[in-house]
Amino acid sequence: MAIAKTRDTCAGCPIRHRAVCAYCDADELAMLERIKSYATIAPGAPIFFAREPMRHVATVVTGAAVLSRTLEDGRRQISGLMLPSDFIGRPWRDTISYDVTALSEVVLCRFDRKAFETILRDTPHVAERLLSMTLDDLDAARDWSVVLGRMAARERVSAFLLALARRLGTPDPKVPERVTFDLPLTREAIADALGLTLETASRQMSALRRDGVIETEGRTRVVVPDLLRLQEEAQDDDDGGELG
Amino acid sequence: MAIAKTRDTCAGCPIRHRAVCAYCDADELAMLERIKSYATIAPGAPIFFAREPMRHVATVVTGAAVLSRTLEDGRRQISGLMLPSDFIGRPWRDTISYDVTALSEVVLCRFDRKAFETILRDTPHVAERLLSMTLDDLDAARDWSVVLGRMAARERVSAFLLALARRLGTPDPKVPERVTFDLPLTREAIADALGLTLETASRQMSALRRDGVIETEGRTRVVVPDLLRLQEEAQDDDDGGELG
DNA sequence: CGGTAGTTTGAACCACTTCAATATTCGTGG
DNA sequence: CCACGAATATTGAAGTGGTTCAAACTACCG
Repeated sequence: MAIAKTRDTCAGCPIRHRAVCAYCDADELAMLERIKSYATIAPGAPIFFAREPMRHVATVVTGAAVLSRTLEDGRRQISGLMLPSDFIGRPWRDTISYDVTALSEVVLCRFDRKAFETILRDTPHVAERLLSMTLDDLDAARDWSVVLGRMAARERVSAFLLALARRLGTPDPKVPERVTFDLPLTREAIADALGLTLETASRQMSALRRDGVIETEGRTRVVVPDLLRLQEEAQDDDDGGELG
Repeated sequence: MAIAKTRDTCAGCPIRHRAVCAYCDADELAMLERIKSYATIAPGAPIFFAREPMRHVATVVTGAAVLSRTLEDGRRQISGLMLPSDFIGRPWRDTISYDVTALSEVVLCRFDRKAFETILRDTPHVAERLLSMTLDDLDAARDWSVVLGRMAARERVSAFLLALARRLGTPDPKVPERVTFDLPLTREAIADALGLTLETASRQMSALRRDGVIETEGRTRVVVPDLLRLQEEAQDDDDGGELG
């Protein structure tokens, strides 16, 4: 397959310059190339389970996945959305405390965890890039706590849509503040990410649609006619990129 | 001063084996020793401000501080509690997105940020330790999202007290499941950490006291007669150490 | 001891949840 | 290509946990 072929070489990888390998030179890339392997996960399928031994760490190449924790009584919280170039796993630890589940079909670039730990020790460029990414993720997770702890339902939904618009949105060629994207999550998953019920999440999406903050097509397509307006709804003052 | 004297040498540092320098050998420690400086922050005083240039990174040596974000209308969320050995700052970035404020008198072991970035490049043991700590902090922040997103007020307060008991608690020499600690935060700050109002936080503390889950002395002293009981209240199944 | 910041408690209110019914989307097979 | 059906989403109405507003209390510092 042509597509699989180009994926097999790091040089042609679509996330080459954003993933954990971003800082690598040709030699280092060759070293990673030797130990990497690809895996394709079906939509809805588990990638890792909390508390179960983790043989691999991985980078999302295409698709979307979520990190989630579920309490014994079934309450679920999604604590992170993993998109292309995001890193999944915990070097130097056997387990993680959350489940990782594919939302769409996900292609992973995987490394055996032990082998990756060796790479981290021997390849400063990989270690430095992973540290930088992890610091960013930590800042994003902390920024997100204000959404979960302090924002009203409408603000939460707005903040979530804004974060997705920033990462997934395609600007209108004629009107750059107008962006379009496809929601990779169901209403239930959105609710689980925002600490709301699915009914409240749905109602707030409807309210935002009524008020002209968003337009929707089908279940998944979202158009944001004016990003600035959505930013105001989300109480977002800065111009950076957030999302846990 | 005798105390200042012992603080000046890394060898006698109380957090030598838990901080970012934990993996360092004598040579590396000497290098850090050359660029470090101590700072003492008064209770309530700011350590860093969001969006303002950060000249330093630092490790908390003694005392407690919080990371917080405040929305324009005054709503505040505390996204992290910094205790001795915790690392504050963002290498390779000029600003952070949250305020850092001392709760008690805080002693910091500071490094000029640029100098620390050089250390990170030249001293794999420091980089590796910081990566490991940051990965732990990220897991803790993600674990904490289930508290903010899905837990009821009583569970939130319980989870918070449990996290503090684990990090700050002194076990009773005769009854190890009985632990005592001093709250480094006011009720208002507890509420800001948990996404509640101070009234609700206070009411839940009172309820836990009435139900015998905790005992209190004065404003700050908390006794947990049975950690297991508190764990149940906090919906906590595992035995690890959490807290954002 | 007196003053004040911090805490506790009370009562009314409201945003979100819960429970329930209807509607839409979209894949599949006729 | 359309009709069917299951999954997903929307909307409605009543209930409730946490907030808000208000007042009293208490710990701790000088």
